[in-house]
Amino acid sequence: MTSLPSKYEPAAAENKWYSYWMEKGFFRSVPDGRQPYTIIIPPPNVTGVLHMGHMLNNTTQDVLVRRARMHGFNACWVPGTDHASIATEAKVVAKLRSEGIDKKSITREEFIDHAWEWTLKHGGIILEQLKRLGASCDWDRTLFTMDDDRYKSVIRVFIDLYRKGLIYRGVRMVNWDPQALTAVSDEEVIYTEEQSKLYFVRYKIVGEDNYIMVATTRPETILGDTAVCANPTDERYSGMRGKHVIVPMTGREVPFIFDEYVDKEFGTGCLKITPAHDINDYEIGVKYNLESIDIFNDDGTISEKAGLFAGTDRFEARKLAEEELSRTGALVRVEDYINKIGRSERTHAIIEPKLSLQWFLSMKEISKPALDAVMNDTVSLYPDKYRNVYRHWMENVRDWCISRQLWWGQRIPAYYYNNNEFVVAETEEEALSMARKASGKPDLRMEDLRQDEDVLDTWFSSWLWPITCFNGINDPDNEDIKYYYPSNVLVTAPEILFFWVARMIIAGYEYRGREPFRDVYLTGLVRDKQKRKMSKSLGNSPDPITLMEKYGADGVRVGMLLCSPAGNDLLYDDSLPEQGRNFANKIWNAFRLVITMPTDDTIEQPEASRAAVIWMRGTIDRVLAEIDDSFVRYRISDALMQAYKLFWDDFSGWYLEIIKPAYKEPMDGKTHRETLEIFETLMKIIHPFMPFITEEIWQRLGERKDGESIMIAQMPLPAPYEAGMLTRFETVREIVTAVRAIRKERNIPVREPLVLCATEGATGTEFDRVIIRMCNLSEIRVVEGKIEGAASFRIHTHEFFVPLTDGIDHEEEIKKLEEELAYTEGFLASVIQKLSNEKFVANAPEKVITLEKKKEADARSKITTLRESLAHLRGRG
RNA sequence: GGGCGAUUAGCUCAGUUGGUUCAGAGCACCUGCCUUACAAGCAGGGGGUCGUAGGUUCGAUCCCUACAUCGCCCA
Repeated sequence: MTSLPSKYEPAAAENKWYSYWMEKGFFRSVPDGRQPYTIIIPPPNVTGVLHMGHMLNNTTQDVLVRRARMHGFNACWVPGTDHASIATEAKVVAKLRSEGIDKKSITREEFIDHAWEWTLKHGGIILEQLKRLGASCDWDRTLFTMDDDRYKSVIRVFIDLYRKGLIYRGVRMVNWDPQALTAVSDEEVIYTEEQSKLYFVRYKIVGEDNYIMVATTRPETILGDTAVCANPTDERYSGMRGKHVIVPMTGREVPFIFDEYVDKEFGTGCLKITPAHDINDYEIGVKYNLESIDIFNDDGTISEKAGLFAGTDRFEARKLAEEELSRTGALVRVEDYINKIGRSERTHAIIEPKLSLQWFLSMKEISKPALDAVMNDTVSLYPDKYRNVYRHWMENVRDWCISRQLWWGQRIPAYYYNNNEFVVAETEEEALSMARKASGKPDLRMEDLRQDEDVLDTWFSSWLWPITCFNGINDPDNEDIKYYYPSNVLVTAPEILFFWVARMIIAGYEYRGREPFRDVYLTGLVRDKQKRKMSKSLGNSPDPITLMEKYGADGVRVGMLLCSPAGNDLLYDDSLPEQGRNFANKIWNAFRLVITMPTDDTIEQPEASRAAVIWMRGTIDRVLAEIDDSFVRYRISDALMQAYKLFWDDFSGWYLEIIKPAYKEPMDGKTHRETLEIFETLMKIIHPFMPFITEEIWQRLGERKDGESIMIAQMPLPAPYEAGMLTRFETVREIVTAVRAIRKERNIPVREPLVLCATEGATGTEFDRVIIRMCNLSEIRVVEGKIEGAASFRIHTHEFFVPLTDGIDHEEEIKKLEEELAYTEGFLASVIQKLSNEKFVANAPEKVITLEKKKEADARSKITTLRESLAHLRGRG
């Protein structure tokens, strides 16, 4: 065998094997007679590049898919991206601006061309990066939310819902992003505490010389005030009933009203009402039939209707208002104040509540099956603590604003004619004929129709993703959708539980009559060591590609998974992929030992090796069952840790050390063959976590034909194992550890053989030769009574002695025994106390009492042994 | 303000109907080793009154109540 480097070098193996897998079509899935295992990727945003969150999320999916594939399922992982209308449009607008082109100066069609150009150039980057990670997606199925089939599906669904009466157009207070010039959903607004000011402004009471005082953070909106309101129980304002006040700056006369909504404690207890610019004020406005004056233009400047400051920006207007109020004596004082400000997730602009005509999906009825599905576990959430959160949201679900004032996205298929009457249709032709019919004007022409300018929310495409990825809207009975739907598991972040996961479940029931996936595994967020969310602006996110170059893809995968129990945030640190890299190296070196080992078929298998093989196989079966259990519960980090310890501790630390022949001696052929077999089994177990190194080694473990691969090999299934044998080995471990400790304490080199003396029954198992091998003993001697000049230790009820040539330090030994005795006596006392408690004996289950009695007996026996030894030593002393 | 969840070793977390010597794992730390697979390693070791105060129980990390602190969601 050629010499192998002592450090594993991942780069070459990763390229080689990924190309091999692609070339052999191992990722490809088509329906067949096997059971499917389907995962639909949460489509990353086309504007994005791979970040740590993607790494965690996609590693998790790949582990699940690879494992399923090895278990004989027809595994299909469908990749794709979403078009991210706001983010992409912002990127394209910025790019055009850098080229001196104003969006307003080009047509919608030209803009869409630019957007496609941008998408084709940048949109595939993130998927290419996933390949570096080892993602075993069926790339032939790669999708995009704006490609033809997906576009058509979205339009069809819109029309269908509209015709079912679930989509309506209405005036609503929306979250307006004055920079992106679009409404954004509640979920896309991020509220944070910011420093601002509280302005105390006095309003003159009509017909009196008195004033009432109002506190506001937004003095510019005074221009839109149409009432002032106090709590009806607030005695300070009881005299205001039926009166009117004069709005400063505008001189407008408005009513003073009363409503429970007003918080008596806040400010002066007196609230100005601006129905057009505050959601709560809006509701009060509706309730009391107040006028609504929209003082802002779409871009956040003051409109003509305000009467003052027209054309100035809203923040500039605030300063002007402050000056004006101050000048007229209406401004009484200004205080520093911290309040929650909503900003657009995409543009960071401060959100302006705005009355606007939007399209809505009525959620109440359509969401019912989706709530039930999670409550009755048709769809299981992992971790299940999210069920409560889900229920709370679904029970208070609000209508979904699905229109966006953008160009990049599926254009709303509503066609207006006459005076804002409209029809909803899939094509212009259909729209025209419908409009002719509806208007009673058979001569209506295409030019008389005007399609709605707005597009649909990106989530309105992604909520159909599990269905549209198999073209299940356009072609509901095709083979793929029938075979792959519903998918097995969705792996995503808890932050999009509502605006994506819940909506997919809703769409699943509406369009397929059943759930889109059985399990939802919610990963945590990747944060930095200081618990800050990783973000571009903080610059605290490492570049995943650099990381993979440094630690290897396998190393990074292990690092991501090790510290990420479901639903818990992962605090990223370089030590994580480092641990992964170290593990890869450990595997590599164990492989080196095994593969470069000279063998000799004429040697008989040593007894220790024979026992070790049996023990190792049993251990593998035990751990396989544990790993299975971890996967069933989506405890993926636990499953990885179990595999990690199986390889590192059991296999490398114990098994290999037992079977390793003496220096320069060859290994017997049988053990070698069995070890290669065991190694192969271990590689299969580890493969889903570390696909590259396991393939590299698997290919070298035996003669492989072209087209063979570990990734399509059969995953070993747990077999029954002899628990008693594993327990006996645990005792062996304890004995070996104890002898090692004696060697270390007395500086006895490993080369120097020792004798282990034990009482009848303490040893004498199939593992005696293992003890001899691991402790370098010349023999295990069965003795009765104490041994002179020997170090001793006790395991369970047995006492062991290691005779030492230069004797022992009596004082030391006595001290040790005394400590052990004190501890055991203390323990015995607590057991006796328990057993002498009548209530305990009366109430505790039989099993527990038997156990306590055994503890008592064992402790007594141990104490006897210790006392005898002490007496013996003292007698000598 | 309303709801949900958490608090266990220096860090990140397990602890499955309350009962094995139950207080654990990984990492980090300390000590000794370059022992020919691996120093990206090996052999040992220290470290927690399980957030606080009560209660239920023969028995509480686990169940109940209050409080404290933190996180998330909603208003």
